[in-house]
Amino acid sequence: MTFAVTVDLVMLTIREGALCALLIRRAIPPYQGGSALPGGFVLPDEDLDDAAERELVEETGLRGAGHLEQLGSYGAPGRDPRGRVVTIAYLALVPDAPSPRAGSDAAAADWVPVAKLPELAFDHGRILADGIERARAKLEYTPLAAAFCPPEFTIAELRGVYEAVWDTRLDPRNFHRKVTSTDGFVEATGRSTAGERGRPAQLFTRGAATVLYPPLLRRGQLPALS
Amino acid sequence: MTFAVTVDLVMLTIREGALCALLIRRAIPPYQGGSALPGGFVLPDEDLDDAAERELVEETGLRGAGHLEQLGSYGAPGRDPRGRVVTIAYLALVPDAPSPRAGSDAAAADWVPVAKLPELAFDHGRILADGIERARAKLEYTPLAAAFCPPEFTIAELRGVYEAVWDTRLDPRNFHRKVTSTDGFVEATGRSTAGERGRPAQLFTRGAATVLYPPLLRRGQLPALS
DNA sequence: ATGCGTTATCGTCGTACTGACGATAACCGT
DNA sequence: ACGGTTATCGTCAGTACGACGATAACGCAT
Repeated sequence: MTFAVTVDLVMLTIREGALCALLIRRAIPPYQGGSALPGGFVLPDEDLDDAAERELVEETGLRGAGHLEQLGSYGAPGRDPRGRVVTIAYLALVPDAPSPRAGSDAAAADWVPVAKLPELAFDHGRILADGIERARAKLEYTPLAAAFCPPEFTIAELRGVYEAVWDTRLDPRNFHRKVTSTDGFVEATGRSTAGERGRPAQLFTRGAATVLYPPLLRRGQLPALS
Repeated sequence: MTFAVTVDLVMLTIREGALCALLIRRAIPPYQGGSALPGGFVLPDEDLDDAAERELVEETGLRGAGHLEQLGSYGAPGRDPRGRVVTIAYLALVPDAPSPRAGSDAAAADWVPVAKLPELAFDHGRILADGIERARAKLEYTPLAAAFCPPEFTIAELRGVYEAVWDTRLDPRNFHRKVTSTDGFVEATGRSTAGERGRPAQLFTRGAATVLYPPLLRRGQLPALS
C-alpha cells in the first residue's frame, strides 16, 4: 500500500492590523474554483522540510525570513477524492512584505483575514484552524511574534502582532516593560523611527532567545475599544 | 510518486521512578537485531490516528487509558534503505501497568530508561528525543502528567511523574499547594491510601482542565525549540 | 514659537504566584 | 509509647503582573 504525499502550508501574516492567511483558488479539479491552502506534492528525492520551504518560496518569493515549522499530518482515508493522500501541513509566519504570486496549480493567491475565511477545499479548514491555534499558543512562550515583523521593528509593531493574532488589546506600557525585561526577546539597535506620528520609537531586532521565560500568557487583555 | 507510510510510536511510562521508553528488537532486516520504536504500516483504509491507536493496543493491550497525540512526521529521502518511507510519529504516555507484548514484526519489546538508551534504527533516535522533549514541555502547561498515573493517584505519585520526566526534584509542599490550587488539575475522591509508609495520602483523579493556568514551569533549564 | 494631539517610555502600587522552609498530622514498625 | 516517615498546612520574602499616573519627544496647526 502506498500513498501520495503532499505538503500544505498555513501561511500567516499581519496586514493592516489583522491576522491573514494565504489562500489560493484552485485551477483544477477537485474543488476547482474553490479556496484552498497552497501546497503540492513532495518530490521523489526531497525531504519534507525542503518541500515546504520550496512551496513557501514559490508562493511568496521570500527566503530565510519569517518562520517555518511542521504543523501536523492529515491522512484520513476520504480526505481527497483522488485517492489516498497524506498531507504534511506546515505553519509559516511571514512579514507583510511580499505580494502573493500565482503558483503553477493555483489560479490566484490572496491574503484573507482569518475573521472572513471562506469554506476551504479538502480538510483545509481544519488544518488552517489548527495552524492559527498553534500560532496563538506559540506567541505565549516563544519570541516568534518577531517573525511577522521586518528585520527592525518597534515595540508597538510587535504589540500589534500580538493584538492581531490574539484579537485583543494589550496595555502598551505593560507590554513594553515585559518585552524589554524578558532576556533575549528583543535587542536594541540604537536606531529609532522618524517621521511617524508621536514620539519616535526605538528600533529592535530579534533577540537570541528561543523560548520566553517567563512566558507572555494570554491574560490581562484590555477590554475591546468602544 | 508514491510513498510507503508508517506510524511509529514513542511510548513513555514511569518505572521505578525513571522515565522509560518502549523499544522493540527488530526481527527482520533492515537493522535486524537492532533496537527501534514500535510501529507499522498504515492500513489501506485506516486513518493515521487509528493506526497509532491500533499499534498502541497491539503493543500494550491497553485501550483508552493514557494519552496519545501526534508528534510529527519524518520523511527524509534516505531514512529507510527499503525506499521512500514517510513515518508519522505519535507520542503515547501510559501508566505503568501493562507488560510489553511482542508484536508481529518485533522479536521483543521492553521498557528502557531514557538515561540508558541504545542506538536506534532508522532515525528513531531523533524521533524519540523529539518525543521526550515534547512530553517534558507538555507537563508544564497541561495536566498530562496524570496520564502516567493509574485512575486514582496521590499528589506524591504525580510529583514522582514530574521528577522522573524532568529529572529534577521538586519541593513536596510547594508542589502540593500548586496542584491542589490550580483549578481543574486534580479532583479529590475522598478516599485515601492505607498500608503505606507514613501518613496516608488522599487519592485524586484527573481534573477537567486541558491546560494549566498558571502553568507549572521548569525553572532555569531552557528547552530546545524545534 | 506655542500649544495640542499623539505615541513612547518610565514609575508606582497592590495583588498573585512562587521558592524556601518551619510546623503539625497521621500513619508505620518496634 | 516512641521514633521514622510521609502528608498537609502555614509563613515570609521576592518576583511578576495588571491598572494606571506621569513624563518625554515628536508632528502639525495656528
